[in-house]
Amino acid sequence: MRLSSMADYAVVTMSAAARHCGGARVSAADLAVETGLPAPTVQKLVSMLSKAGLLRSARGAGGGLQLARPAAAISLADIVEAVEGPIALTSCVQHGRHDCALEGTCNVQPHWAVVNEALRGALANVPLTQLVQMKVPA
Amino acid sequence: MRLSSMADYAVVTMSAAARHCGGARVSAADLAVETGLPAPTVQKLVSMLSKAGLLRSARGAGGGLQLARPAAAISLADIVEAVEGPIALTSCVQHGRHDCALEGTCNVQPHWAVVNEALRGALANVPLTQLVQMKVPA
DNA sequence: GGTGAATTGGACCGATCCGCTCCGATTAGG
DNA sequence: CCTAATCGGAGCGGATCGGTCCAATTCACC
Repeated sequence: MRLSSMADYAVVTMSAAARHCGGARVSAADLAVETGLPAPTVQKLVSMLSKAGLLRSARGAGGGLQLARPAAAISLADIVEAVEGPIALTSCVQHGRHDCALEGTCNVQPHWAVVNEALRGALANVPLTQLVQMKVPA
Repeated sequence: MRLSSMADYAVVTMSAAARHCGGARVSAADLAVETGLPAPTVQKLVSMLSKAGLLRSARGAGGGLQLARPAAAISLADIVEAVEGPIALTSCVQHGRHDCALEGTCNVQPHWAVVNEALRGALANVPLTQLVQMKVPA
């Protein structure tokens, strides 16, 4: 029931990247020092985030990263899914998976779907723009 | 972002135990055959659930298990917390933990608390009574 | 009251996944 | 054309999870 560290770090990294949106040209190393995370870990994260289409990467000298979309169009759900895959509390709520042996007779399954959607909705309701502000009013 | 198998199994086990509420005297082995789960796994689960105060256990010959509280007073949140510990998506939302190095400067933390509470609320809104019914209306 | 069987409780072990680090492939600049 | 800088993927160690087994405890029966 706990979020993986990678997903947590990914949110912090994306939040840092969003602050450099105008300038682009932000290297993974720069994000590492800003966030305080290990540099190789940030490299792995930006690789995942780029492959998921959240970051646009430019290789070579003078290259860097920038947001692929406006910060307002990126939510926590997008970031979490990019790192951890589809949001599915149990295997039975995943679109076409049939791993559970209790398929059909299980009466818990529909309730998991409700809980799962509540979680996903809560994550989707937090856009990246809300995370960029340095201090949130108490 | 996925629920552990143990927590999933625990919900199924509690659901099965709730059906025998009147008769009490339900052995872990009986629950195993009803749910189709491995017997040793069910044994481990009932041990955890008993220690958490959700099940009342009676040892010795003719012993067994029964719900410690009415089914209506047991929610998914109770079962999940009994098996997985406190519901905390990140370490920073846990009451008094200070593991994160970004404490104070982190602007993401308050948002995690909101998401975490939404998840917990969704789990608390599903009492065990809703899971006992054999078939949920489509 | 003693014996026996049935049941829970805790401890051990293997396996899978996560998190971290290092090295190669690619590209712009001099 | 060469050098330097950066992203991309492969490999390794550690930790937690899931499954299994054995011992301690307790009630029913004789």
